[in-house]
Amino acid sequence: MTTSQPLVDALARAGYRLTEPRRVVAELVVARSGHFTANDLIADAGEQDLGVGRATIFRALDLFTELEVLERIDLPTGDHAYVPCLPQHHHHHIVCDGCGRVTEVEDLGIGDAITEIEGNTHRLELFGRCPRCQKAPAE
Amino acid sequence: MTTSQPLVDALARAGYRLTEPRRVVAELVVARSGHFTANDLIADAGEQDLGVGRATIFRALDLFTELEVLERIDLPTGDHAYVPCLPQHHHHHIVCDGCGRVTEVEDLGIGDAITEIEGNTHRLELFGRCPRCQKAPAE
DNA sequence: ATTTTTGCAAATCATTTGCATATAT
DNA sequence: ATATATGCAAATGATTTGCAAAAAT
Repeated sequence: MTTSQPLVDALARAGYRLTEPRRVVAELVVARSGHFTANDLIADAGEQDLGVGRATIFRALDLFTELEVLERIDLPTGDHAYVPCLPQHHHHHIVCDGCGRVTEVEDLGIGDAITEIEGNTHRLELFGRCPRCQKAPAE
Repeated sequence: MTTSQPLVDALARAGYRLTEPRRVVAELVVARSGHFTANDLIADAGEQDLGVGRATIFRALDLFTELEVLERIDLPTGDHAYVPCLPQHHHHHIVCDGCGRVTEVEDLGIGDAITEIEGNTHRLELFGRCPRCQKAPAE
């Protein structure tokens, strides 16, 4: 409720209306504390009987992405996932092929390599396998 | 007709049947000499009145991807594109955000950085902006 | 008051599947 | 002959859109 501030703030800052459905989506995002798909949220909203429509969820996610408080990631499966992120801090995520967990690139000690690539590119999507999944070679 | 050999060969090598529709798809892939989507090929096939069904094209693309003579790339738009590639040679592609053209990463002189990352990851998708599009900041 | 946002249901679009027929081996 | 592959049309699944009603400014 209070942790969804950054998302909600972004709306306010950009002059968008602060509506109940948008608050709800912000809550759901925070509750997931990690990556998720639009459908995950739609399911969450449905289960909890929050009266938020499919379309509204998609629209809110688009909006948050535009405001750079969410980042959209294209999973190798073709699914689209979203990750919450701080807009001010330049960074990249790496998505685990095994479990889908998202890590920041700096945490892996490969930040310099990324920076070098960044000199040449705008956008990176990284997929790997997190320590947990490297042990248990799940698929 | 002769340049589609690598694709067709891969089928033979792996023991798949050498069918007309698969030959046609191989031709279409080669004719594109670059990245393309499934729908591009479906359109191509339709225009040229080759009697190849949608489903068959998807199936052939899947097959070629499995055989590693094609690589499937997830564009930032969410579209899926395919790029022909030589299976033996370990590499990555970089997709231009502007025009969609695909370049091999070595060509950009950032191969070392990639290699470093590779130590930690399985799969990379890179998006950037090719020289042509850097000049003309198209969207 | 006015403009933005919503929710719904219908529309779209890519991709997949079932199944009877055709083809490669 | 027999197993594999095809084509069609129908199914699926994610995302988008039109539009009248509701909520935020």
